Formats: sequence, C-alpha cells, structure tokens
Amino acid sequence: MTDPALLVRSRPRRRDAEATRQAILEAAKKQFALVGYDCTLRDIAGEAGADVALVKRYFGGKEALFVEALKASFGSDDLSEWDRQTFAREIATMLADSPHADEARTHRFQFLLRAATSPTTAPLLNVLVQERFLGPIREWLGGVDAQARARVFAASYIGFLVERLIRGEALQGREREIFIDRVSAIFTVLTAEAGPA
Amino acid sequence: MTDPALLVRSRPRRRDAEATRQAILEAAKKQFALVGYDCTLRDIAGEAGADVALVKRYFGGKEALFVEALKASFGSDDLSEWDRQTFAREIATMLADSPHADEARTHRFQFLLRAATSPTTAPLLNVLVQERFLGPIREWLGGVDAQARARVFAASYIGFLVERLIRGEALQGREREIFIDRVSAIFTVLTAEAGPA
DNA sequence: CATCTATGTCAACGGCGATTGACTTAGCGG
DNA sequence: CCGCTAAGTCAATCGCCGTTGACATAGATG
Repeated sequence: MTDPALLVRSRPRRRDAEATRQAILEAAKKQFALVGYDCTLRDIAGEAGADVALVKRYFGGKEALFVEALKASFGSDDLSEWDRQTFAREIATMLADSPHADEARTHRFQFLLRAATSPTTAPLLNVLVQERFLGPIREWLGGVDAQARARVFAASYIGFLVERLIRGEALQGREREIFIDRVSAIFTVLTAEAGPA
Repeated sequence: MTDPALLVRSRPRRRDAEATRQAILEAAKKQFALVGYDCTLRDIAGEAGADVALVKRYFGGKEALFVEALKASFGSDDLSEWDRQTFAREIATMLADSPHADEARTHRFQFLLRAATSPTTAPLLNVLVQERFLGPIREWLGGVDAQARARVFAASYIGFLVERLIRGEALQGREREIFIDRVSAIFTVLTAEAGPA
C-alpha cells in the first residue's frame, strides 16, 4: 500500500517504459474506481507523474486503458486462504467497519460497481465475474449445486459491500454487535451444503 | 407505466410549464439510470420533447436536475403490501428472473447504484436510503434490534439486485430452482426476530 | 565521443456539451 | 382585437478533454 510508484515524484523517475506503464495503470485503477470513467486522462497521468501522450502510446486510448485497469483490478482474490471455521465472523466484522479502513478492497469494489452500471462495460464484466469471482467461490464451496450456491454467496457478499459503501462509516455499539452476529450467521448458512429448514 | 408524458410527441404539447417540467424529470430519471450522469442534457430534453434551455429554466442546471431526479426515484416503495407468508418466495422468484422483465425497478436501482458510487451524491444518498429504504423496512420488520436487522435485510436485497443486474438474464433449470429455494430461505431467516442457531 | 533510439514533453486541434441570453410565439386578460 | 407575459426556440460562447504529431533528451551502443 505504500508502493512508491503511486506517490507523486518530485524528481522525474529514471526513464523506464515498463515502470511508467505500471504507474499509469495504478493511477487509472484508482481514478476509475474513485471518480468513474469520466475522470480525465490528465488527472490519471498527473497522478502517475507522466504525460497524457504516454497513455496513448502505452495503452492506445482511454477505452483500452479502462479495460486493462478493470482486468488488473481482479487479479488475485486470495480466498483459498479463508479459514472455514472463522471466516464468517471475520468477514462480518470487516463489513461492519468503515469502508475507509479497507481502501484497497473498497476501490476495487467501486470499480466493479461502476463497470456493472455502464452499458459499454457490462458485458465484459459479466465474463470477469464468472471467471474470477463466481468460479473461485464455487470451487471453495464445493459440494452439490455449487454454482447456484456460489451465486447466492456472491450476491450476499456484494450486497453487504454496497451497504458498507453507502453507510460510509463503521457501525457502533449494540447495532454493530447484532449486525456482526446476523451477518456471520448468514455466511455460515451460505457455506453449508444443505440450506436451513 | 404507459404515461403519455413519456412518449415522444409528434405534435408539440400544449404550452404547460408544469407538464413540461414533469416530462423532463421523467426523461432524466430514465437517462440517468440507463446511461448515467454522463448522458447529455440534449438527450434528456429530446426525449421529453423539450429544449435544453428549459432544463436551466426549470431546474437550474444538470447537477440540480440529477439530485431532483434521484429524490423522485425513491417515491413510493410499496412494501406494506408484502404478504409476510409469501413474500420471500415471490422476491426470490423475481430475483431469479431477468432484470429486463422488471424495467421500472431495474432503472430505479441502477440509479441508486450510480449515486452510491459518486462522491458528490453519496452523502445525499445516505440520507435518502435511511429515510425511504431502511426506515420502512425497519417498521415492517418490527421487533427487537429492528435497525440492525433492517440493515442486514436491505444489504442482502441490494446484493441480489446487483447479481441479477450483472447476470443480465433469467436463471434456468435446476440452478434456478436451487437459487430460489436458497434465497427465499434467507429472506425468511432475515425476517425472523431471532437469528438461526 | 558520436550516434541512434526509446522515452518523455509540449502545444495545438477538433469535437462535444453545458450554459447563456436574445429572440419568437402561444394564449390569456382586458 | 390588442398587447402582455409566460413558455418555448435558437444560435453563439466557452471551457474541457481525448487525441495527435512534432519536438527534446536520456542513456545505451559502438
């Protein structure tokens, strides 16, 4: 998170096409998530400490940059590390906290939401979600009807992320406790092979 | 839904400031939901059969129009009509269908999503969601810890709407059956005053 | 050191869209 | 029938942004 490539450079970086490309890509991921597709290339380039013209040279144009940034934002979702015993409560706690306490995930998720609500990018997103979201969850869940269960799982997870985003701050006091209890219960149920009575 | 004010007029409408204002507002609700904030005022005005300049006269500007359209999109969510015995399965079925089968709700929801991912409108949305979404659900749920339970309920509901949006089409066959079973089970649990074991 | 190329900079162009104010006209009151 | 005002139209303006190609230079190669 303290990747020096993200910081504004006082001195120009040593000439390095690959590093510059990456810096632009990182800035794009952030700006597209925070501001949306309407952020300016000048802003992206500025944050990357590069020039607008390089966007064209390295990516071809804004549209192409968007697609690449979108793909790059769904690289490694490390859900094989989730402990089946404890993940439910951990996720629930994370969801009760402020979205600001979790910038990386929040940015990626905003990106996804934006792409989902744009007619041009929606088809692309469909494929990505299948491959890098539904697929892994399905594998992790295992058992019968894993596809349908993965859908329900993913939908719930997304919903809580949206709620956290809209809420904007951490839950407090008793509401927080109840929220965590309920949400972790739901995730436990969602993992089970057989639904509730 | 077959409001004549929405249709493109071959003949100019009789001069009527209020009707024109409404027509613009309706067109704005639709365009902002489908295309997003970047739709053009010309498109909105065109669909309303009015001129761009009238947007300024009646609303002041694009930003103000957006806010007003957002507010207007959350008028009456008629959830007092929900039958507590059957609503879970009805909702689950609706969520398994195509978003296109439910245009009105889909448009409103896309609008909400867009507003949620825009820094300028997020605060406004927070208030709106509290008043017209969380509040009614809380009342409808009743019982202890209604606020926290309403949050969980709303979050789940939102999540399934997002999933349906991304999916883009109706579920089929066995996956559909399982999906409906699971989702309606979840909503039943969400309604109950006590959580699952 | 000379040269050459990949890398980075700069300024201008072209289009688009919101805004604005002047202009036209319908429709009503007298 | 006459004008007056609210409603609607039109075209010009202004700024912004993506794109583009010409230019500058670091740094490697020999």
